[in-house]
Amino acid sequence: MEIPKTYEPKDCEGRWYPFWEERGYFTPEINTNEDAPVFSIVIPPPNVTGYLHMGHALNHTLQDVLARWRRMAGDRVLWLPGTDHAGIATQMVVERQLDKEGITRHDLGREKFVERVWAWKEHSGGTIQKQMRVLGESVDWTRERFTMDDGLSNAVKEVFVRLYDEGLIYRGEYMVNWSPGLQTAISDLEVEMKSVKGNLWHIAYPIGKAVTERVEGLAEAYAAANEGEAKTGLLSTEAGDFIVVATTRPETMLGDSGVAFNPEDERYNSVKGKQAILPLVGRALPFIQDEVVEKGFGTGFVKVTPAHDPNDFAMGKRHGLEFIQVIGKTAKITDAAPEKYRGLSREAARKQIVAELDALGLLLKTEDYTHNVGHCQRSGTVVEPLISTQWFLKMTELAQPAIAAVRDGRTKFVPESSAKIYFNWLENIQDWCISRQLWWGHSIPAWFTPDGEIIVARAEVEARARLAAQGKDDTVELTPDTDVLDTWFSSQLWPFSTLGWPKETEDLRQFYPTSVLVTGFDIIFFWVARMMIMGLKFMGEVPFKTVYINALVLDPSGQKMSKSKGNVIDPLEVFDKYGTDAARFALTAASTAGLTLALQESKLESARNFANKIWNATRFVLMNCDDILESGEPLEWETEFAPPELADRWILSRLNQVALDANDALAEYRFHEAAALIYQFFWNDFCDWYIELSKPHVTAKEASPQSTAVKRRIIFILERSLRLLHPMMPFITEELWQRLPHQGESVSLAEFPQHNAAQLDGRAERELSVVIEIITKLRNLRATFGLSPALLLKAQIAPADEATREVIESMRDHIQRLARLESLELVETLSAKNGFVRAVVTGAELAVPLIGLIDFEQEKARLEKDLAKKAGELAGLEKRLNNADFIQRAAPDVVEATHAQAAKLKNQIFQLNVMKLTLDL
RNA sequence: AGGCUCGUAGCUCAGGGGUAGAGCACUACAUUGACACUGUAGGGGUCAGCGGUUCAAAUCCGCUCGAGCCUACCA
Repeated sequence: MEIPKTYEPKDCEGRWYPFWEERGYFTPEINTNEDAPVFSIVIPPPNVTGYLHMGHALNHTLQDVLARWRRMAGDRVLWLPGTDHAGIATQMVVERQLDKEGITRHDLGREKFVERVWAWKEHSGGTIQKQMRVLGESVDWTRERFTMDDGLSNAVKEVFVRLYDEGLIYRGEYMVNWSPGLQTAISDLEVEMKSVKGNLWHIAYPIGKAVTERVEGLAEAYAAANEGEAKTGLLSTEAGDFIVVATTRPETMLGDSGVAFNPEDERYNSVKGKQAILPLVGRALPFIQDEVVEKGFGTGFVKVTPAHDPNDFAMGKRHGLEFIQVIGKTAKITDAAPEKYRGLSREAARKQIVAELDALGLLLKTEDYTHNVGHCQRSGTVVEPLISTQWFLKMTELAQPAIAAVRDGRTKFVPESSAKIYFNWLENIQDWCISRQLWWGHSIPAWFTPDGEIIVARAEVEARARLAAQGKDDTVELTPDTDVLDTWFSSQLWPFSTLGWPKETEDLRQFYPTSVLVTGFDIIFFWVARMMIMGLKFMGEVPFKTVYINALVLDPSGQKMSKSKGNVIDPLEVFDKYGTDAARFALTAASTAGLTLALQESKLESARNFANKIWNATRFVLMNCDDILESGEPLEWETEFAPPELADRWILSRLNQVALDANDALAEYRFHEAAALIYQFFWNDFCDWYIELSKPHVTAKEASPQSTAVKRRIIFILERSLRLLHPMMPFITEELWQRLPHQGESVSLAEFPQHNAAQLDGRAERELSVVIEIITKLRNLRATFGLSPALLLKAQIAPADEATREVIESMRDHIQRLARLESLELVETLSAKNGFVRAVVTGAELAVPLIGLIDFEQEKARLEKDLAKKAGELAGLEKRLNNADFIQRAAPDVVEATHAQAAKLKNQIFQLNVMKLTLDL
């Protein structure tokens, strides 16, 4: 059988996904064993507007590795796919479309607009699903969900109503983060703090009487009063008394309704009971005292704007100040401000106010000041804190069980340290503003009566029933609430809403709680914590037993990928260039415990080379084993490896060790370790040694019972290797596995190799390592002296004991061939003749007659170097052994091992010295 | 301002109480019958610095310096 010399991913990647999907391999029902353990994962639903980025590629690859591994290991596996309706993001996509058509959503009206979004979703929303198939993801498409589908919408209503009935959801007027760009309230998590260079303006407010014309000399007086250590915000001048406040947002002064200072700030006792007069407006402001104000910052006086600052809002509540909203929802000055400012933007008002204060002599100082300003994550506009009527979810009480569940280990974070992020947030949690003034999303299940009473219910019918139950008129007109819910309100139900909740479905019974959640650290607050809360609240059980936090993918230079930096790598281009399997393997192999993962070309190249190695190792077998392939019968080790030779016992032992270690590594989410183990086994053990040792028989022109046996064994090991590789590299392994003798219809369903203790063979591993060491040493000598590979050498070996002699004897042909020897003589002691180059390996000494072939000075130098290295090691060991404390306190086995190591080194040093002497003979 | 994480070979990173590993890069040699996306051999690190615990520290603890990330209502 002939196959191409180089692996071409495109030739086979396309064909296998439909094969798997059509045969239903990815549904849990493919596993008919009723006693099979269940393994379930719900995918973090990508935004329906989304396309696959590198973060997904990593996140999805790891989930697929787990799903395929557990499926092959015999579990009933469900990996449930789906997408999120992504309220704001999706609404914006469709609004941009409308914008191109020259209309706005308001032109369409709400109903038509929502229809339009659905239409968009149907036609353009499936990008990510297609890309998931390219990646080979073994998700169960028959159970795909969307956060706005009927089932999930019911779950949302159910949860809302129950939480409301329990008093955990409330509606009220509070200060929220208002996005003027999106025209909606947003949650704290959607606010992005950015460092902005601005100014801190120091402004004088007169006490008692208004300022109507320019006051001279205030700035100088302020500067003079604050020379050196002394600081004060109280100025007494001929023009009267002034206090000084500092602000980064002078435009908000239009809404000031008080001035605050710390109760312990004795500098300002004199102003108690007086009033400041707000410049430009003329409003009288009471002085209040509040702990929040720091004595040491600025002047110690703070202007209080209860309607436009969260702190001031709280102070306003505490002290009964007036709430004057001077900035509106479009970020323009409202009618509550003096007429001349009305309609100005925040920015224009700021400019004008600063200028006017300056003209009045009240602007005392302008400092450069860098501070953090909240920006709307989606629209980028500066968030305006506004008082608005919104729906909120009380979090503190709900958070407690979620904290407890991780503390007591019902849910485990991997890596463990990421739980700190989780605790930190939950322990300082604030109520969550869940309403949004958008059109795309889950409607809030609430209705208003003509009297303005709110009825929360699953449907209008129920709302009327609730009215009737309260003995009220249930025939009144009911107006539905027009707000929608924050997207995360539905996402937080994902682990159970997707399985059918609130119905008690079979899926829910079988797959909840899920086995593991694989996600990024950036949504621990947004999503993970909230799912924990809701899972515990409504299912009474954690939603997942493990949370695996995958790394953040960085660009090759270690920078965070971002559109603005232009360093975003498109995973599809990577799959295209290196092959999907190679990209998947590279990502898996790079998934260490670290928080970040820099995706470098060299890793991808290395993985591509690995795919090619797999291809060619199989190619070698296919090219030489037609006779065996024709029969097509599957191979079992019990029959094939009886009796095994040393190389067979060795490779079986290695295979089993790798199976053991790889299963352990995957069970503990040490992906890189599993990948490295399998890589090394396949390349180093199988290709470099086992195939090389088998070659003479495999390539023998004449078939013989022995060559048949060797070929069958090599095919067996190869077939098991492909199974080990399959979870990480599904396409190439399926392609090749199908060409080998096998049982079953797909490697996807073949058993993942488990270790068999009977095949772990430490003796075989030790014995073959002696052979490997001898061959390597002989090659080393050849390289050191620059001897051509064409030159066949004669060698003597003096084994240290009988057992080693037998091993070497049994492997004599292999050693001769792989070390390119003309003859190999096994002796008791090496000939102490001039012209022999000698070397030591574990368990044997070697000598090669090289007279006339090499420079003996060079050989001496080589021996000196070897001696020096070994002497250094010995010195270290002896220092330890001469230390009485070490002998007394160190573990006995460590002491013993140290003695043994020292003895071995002494012996080797002795031998090396003999060698040096022989050179001089 | 607090918190977290990380400083190990030229690069990217594993490891982790008993004097160090991988991939890539590098050097030499080989070569077209599995594979140049190859083979063979090799060079390269006082594990950031300083102190402490210990018989023993790259590994545990503290401090310093450097890098990154997260949280936060300093006007």
